[in-house]
Formats: sequence, C-alpha cells, structure tokens
Amino acid sequence: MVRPTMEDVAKRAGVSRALVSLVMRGSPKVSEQRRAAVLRAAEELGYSPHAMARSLASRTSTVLGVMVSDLHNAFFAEVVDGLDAVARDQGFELIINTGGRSPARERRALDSLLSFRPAGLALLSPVVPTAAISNAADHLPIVLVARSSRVSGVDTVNDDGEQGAGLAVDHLVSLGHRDIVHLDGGEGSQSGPRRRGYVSAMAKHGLEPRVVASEYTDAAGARAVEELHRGGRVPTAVISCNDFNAVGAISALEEAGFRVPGDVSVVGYDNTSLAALRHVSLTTVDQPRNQIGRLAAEALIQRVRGERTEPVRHLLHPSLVVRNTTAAPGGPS
Amino acid sequence: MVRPTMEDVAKRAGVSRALVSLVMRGSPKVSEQRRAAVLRAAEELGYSPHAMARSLASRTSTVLGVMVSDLHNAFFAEVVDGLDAVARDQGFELIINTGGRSPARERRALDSLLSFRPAGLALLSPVVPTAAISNAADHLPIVLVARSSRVSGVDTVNDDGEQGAGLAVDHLVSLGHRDIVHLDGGEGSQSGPRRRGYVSAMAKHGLEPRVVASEYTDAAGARAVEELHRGGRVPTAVISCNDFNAVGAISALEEAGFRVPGDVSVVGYDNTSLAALRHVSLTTVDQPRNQIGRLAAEALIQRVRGERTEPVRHLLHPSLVVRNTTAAPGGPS
DNA sequence: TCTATTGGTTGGAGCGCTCCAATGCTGTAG
DNA sequence: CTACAGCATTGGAGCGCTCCAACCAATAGA
Repeated sequence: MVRPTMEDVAKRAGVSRALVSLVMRGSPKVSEQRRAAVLRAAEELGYSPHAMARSLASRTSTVLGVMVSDLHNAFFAEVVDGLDAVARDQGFELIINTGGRSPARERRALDSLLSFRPAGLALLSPVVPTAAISNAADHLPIVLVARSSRVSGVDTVNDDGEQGAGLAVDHLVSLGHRDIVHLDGGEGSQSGPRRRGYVSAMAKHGLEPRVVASEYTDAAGARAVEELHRGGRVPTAVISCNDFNAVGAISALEEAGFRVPGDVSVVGYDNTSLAALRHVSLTTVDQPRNQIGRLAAEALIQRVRGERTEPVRHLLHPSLVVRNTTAAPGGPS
Repeated sequence: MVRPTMEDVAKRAGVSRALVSLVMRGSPKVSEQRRAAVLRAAEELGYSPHAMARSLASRTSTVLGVMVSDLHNAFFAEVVDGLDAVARDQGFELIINTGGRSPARERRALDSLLSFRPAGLALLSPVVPTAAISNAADHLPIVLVARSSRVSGVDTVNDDGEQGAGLAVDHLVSLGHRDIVHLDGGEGSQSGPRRRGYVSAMAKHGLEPRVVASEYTDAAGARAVEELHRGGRVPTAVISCNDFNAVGAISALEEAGFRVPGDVSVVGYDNTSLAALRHVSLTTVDQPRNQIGRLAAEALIQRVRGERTEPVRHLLHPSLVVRNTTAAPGGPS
C-alpha cells in the first residue's frame, strides 16, 4: 500500500532528490545519462509523482473545479465532455461536484471545491447568489456557463436563447404559420431569453404572441397541450421550451387526434439525442453544448496562464435543425 | 488572490496553529471560548482549510477517484449521481476523469487519477487490461462497475443482465408469445449476459432462440428490423439489447406497417428516461443505476475505513417495467 | 504538602514535493 | 597558472497542514 517517493527514486538512482524533480518535470538541463538512470529507477519502483505535494510546493495547481448543478441533465454532461477534452489536452484535471439545484448544497459544493485550491472554477448554471460567486472570483479565475451575470472579472459562456427562439419562429412563419404558441419553461434556466426571443420575433412578423405556462418535462408539455385543446384554442404550431416538453406535446396532440406535422407543427429546443431518434425526428434548436464546454475551459486556462485579464463573454449562436415535425399548415401528414 | 493560512488565523485569534487545526477538525478537546475565538478569526479572514495540505500531512485522503469510460452515456451519469450522493454524505469528494473508451487514453486517465493519491477508485466499465487494474489495486481500494472481473481484492457492482433478459422472455411468454427474437448488442458492455439470459430463458420454455446481430443505437435497431422484414421473418416479439435499439426497432416496424404492440411486441433494456416518455412508453428492463453508484461508493468507503477487507461482489436484480409496447400476440393495437 | 490525574494547549518534526542559492566541475581565455 | 565562464548537480528552506510528545495549570487524592 505504501508508494515510493522522490527520495526513494533518488537513492536508487544515486542522485539527489532535486535532480529527480528536474527529470520528472522534463527539465532540459539534465544530462542524458542521469535522466536515463532516474527514469529507470522510477520505472523499477513504480514511482509516479504525488500531484498534491507538487501542487503544494509549487503553489500552482493543474486542477480545474467544475460545479455541475445537475449531472442528471444530458446538457451538462455534454458541456462537461467539452471541458474535459480541452482540460486534458492542456494538462489539467477536472474535479467535479454537484449542487443539486439547491443553493445551500451548492454553497457547500463550492466551498469543498475551493478547499482544493483549484487553478480555476467552472460553474455550470449555478443557483448560488452572485455575492458568493464574486467572492470566489477574488481568489481564482471563474467561468460562468449558462448563467449570464455581470459579476466583474468573471468570464461567461452562454447560448443566445433569444436568437434560438427567433430561428424557430422564422422557420414556422416561412412555412406559412401565423398562429404559433410558445410553451414556456417557467423557472428553467434559459426560459427567459427563449420566451423573449419568441415574443420579439412574433412582433417582428406582426403576429400576436401566445405564451402558455409549462415546464421542462414531457408531462408538462402534454398537459399544456391538453389545456389548449380543452380551451378549443389549438394553434397550427407550437414552440416548446425544450425537447422533452416538445415530445410530451406531440404525444398529447396525437392522442387528441391531431397529426404532427399535418395539423400542428412542433419545434423543440436543445437538440438532445432524443430529438435525433427517428421515432421522434424533432425539428429543434441546436445549442453547441460541447463547444460551450470547450470555450469555458479555454477561457479558464487563458486566465490561469495569465494570458488574459479582461473578462470575456461568449454568446454562442444556436442553429435550427429541421426534421419531421414541422410542415406548412394544413399540409399533408 | 492570496489566501490566509492556518498561521494567520492562529495569530489573529491569539492561539497556536495546532489549536486552530483542532478547531477545524471539530475536536472536542478545545474550550468553548477558544473555539469561538478561532472560528471568528477564521470567519473574518475568510479562511478555509487547504484540503491538499491536509491530505499531505495526514497521509489520508477524502477524495474518491472516478474513471468514467464515457460521460456522454446517460447510464454513467446516473451511476455517478449515486456515487456522488453517498460520497458527499460521507464526507468524500469525487474527482472525475474520462477514458473515452480507448485503452491508451484510459490508461493515462488512470495514472492522473492515481497521482492524486485518492482514498479509493471507482472504475465505470473500464477497458484497460486487468493487469493495470490489479496493479493499482495494490495501492488502494478499487471498485469495478459494469465489468465483472476476477481481479483479487477488487469489489464489483454489476447488474444481472442474464436475469434481466430472462424477465423479458418470461413476460412475453406469459402473454402468449413463442416467436421471440433478440437483437444483440454486439460489442456493447453488457450484451453478453443479456444474450445468454435470453437464450437460456428461451430454452427453459422449450422455445427456439433467434439472435440477430445489432448494436446499442436506434439506427441499428431499425436496420435489424428491416432485415427481418426483408427476409419475411418478422417475429411476434422483439427483445432489444437496450432502449435506443428498441425505439429504432419500433420506428422501423411502424414504417413497415406493423402495429406495436398489436402485431409485434417490443421490450427494451435499461429503462432510460427515454423509455418513460409517454410518446415512447416502452416496456423495458430497469437497472437500478443510481443504486449501482451508491453501492459502489459504499463498498469503496468501507474499504477506505478498513471496515472490510474481503472483496464484495454485488449483483443487482433488474426488474421489468411493463408499459405500452407489449401485449398478447395478435391482440388489439 | 506532595504527587497523580485530567483537560486544554503548544512547539516541532515531517508529509512529498519545488525552488533557489550555492557548489563542484569542466573547459577556455588571459 | 589563475580567472571566469557555463553547466550539471545539490542541500536546504518552505508550501499548509497534522500529529505527537511535552507542557501547563487546576483539581483530586494520599
């Protein structure tokens, strides 16, 4: 169970501890002969450097902390994937913590991440108060993902939800729709911009917006449609707050006897793997999730390396993915 | 950017560094008066202990390493969720790394995890050779998830894939099906046990097994069904290797004019969130993913605490979730 | 009165490493 | 033959903490 230390390697190779340290860090000022001897000794002992001791002694860190508000959510999983790819590539490790969407739990998660003195911190859709964030930002570089904030000195990476919703409206209008309803995401993280984008795009086309309260789940999407149906006010097109909601809406529409997209067109948001299933084949708005993660990692690493001190605010352009749930109104199924 | 140390807190509170250490670790042998003074000083300075220095000095760690072969996969996300819940509850942190299903990358991920000298390591469906695992197992407790292995001294947590496939067969047989095809998962991680379970359950009922090569994707499921259709050998029931495959199969069946479950019943495997969507409503086999994660964390922590030295091999019982894609053969849609 | 005992407190060594100033060792110039 | 580079190498201090033996009252027992 006991692992060899630098001292052990030094002894075995017949050199000093400092020399071993130089070899381990790939310093050029070591003679080839000694280097080989050290590497051999390390190999024989099964030695690998102790990252924490290294970090303590050098007062630097190669760890990036990641606070994921909800690992369950596929969106974050893909963002983390992007973060991970860049981090690993640049020689950084990820240490991940989840907040469970509760400010108190998230607060603790944040503290425990900070106790590792990471080089930087990525907060994915955090719910902690701004004060806690700006507090932490005094100590280390921070990048905020999927939460816009004016905390000074903090980088942000966001998808432009307004633009995305606008794309959906434009698409439907170009197909000939005029009666387009938005199923709102309520408390969901990006629902505000999406709603605003919908409303302003409708206004742009001279159409009257209709926003129906809903949530980011398929059950909520179905419920919203059922209410519309009961009220006798089913539109020719629906823009859901996300893909799950859209799938629920489709299912309720079909149960009520409407054909999709024959009678009603439906657009989702997020382009989750769900939307791509041929059984679903949902027209939806794609957020470049992986790229969001990559940009976040890059922003962090730039700061860590001192290559940049000005905050950067990435606003990524979503794109529309047209599949089989949208068509001209009254068209063939 | 510079954070206060224990020394600073001690000075401010007018006590020794050792006393601050005791307070921080919640030792009972500190007078209330001093404790309060220390806590106040810490608060005022914004001090929080340095986890790495602590770990170095105490030669213990509160970090559990997690190697996820593929974060993208919702299955692992949920397992990590379970791990996370237990770990946090027991005062451990998770440090996560991904291997990307490549032995070389995974090997590096493993090394970098080990360089943090974590208290234990959870490997989720690793692809590295057994030798590497048993090597690491000499240094720290390891739990293997979704990969059965006879490495001595290593704990494992697995779902009983054979039993799960058997449940699906039993269910279909009890509905009256006799012509049941299995769409095999090929290289997929648990496809072997699932296939074996299918074959032996069929044998048990005196039925002839039919295994069709496929994969863990919806496109592959659709392709397999199309082949069956072209060969004119569409069965009355299909057991897919996983939910994605099942959804693909359903979509291809419907396109070919078969009703599900009227003409053909379909069973998935995994009970992903996809299966629960009302639009899909797939009968499937549930693996207790969250519990798999919890058990893995518990196994690790028991070892870390020295509460157990014998390896434990959890084999979890899957359960059948009956929804709307299975019915008696030839029954109403 | 003197010695145990107890509970609170402290200084110092040391965890495995990095970093820096200092050392020894060539080789070349003066 | 001394001086001085230039280079490879080294000892030691120190990162922020824990742990241990020692210490210091204050109280209890003999």
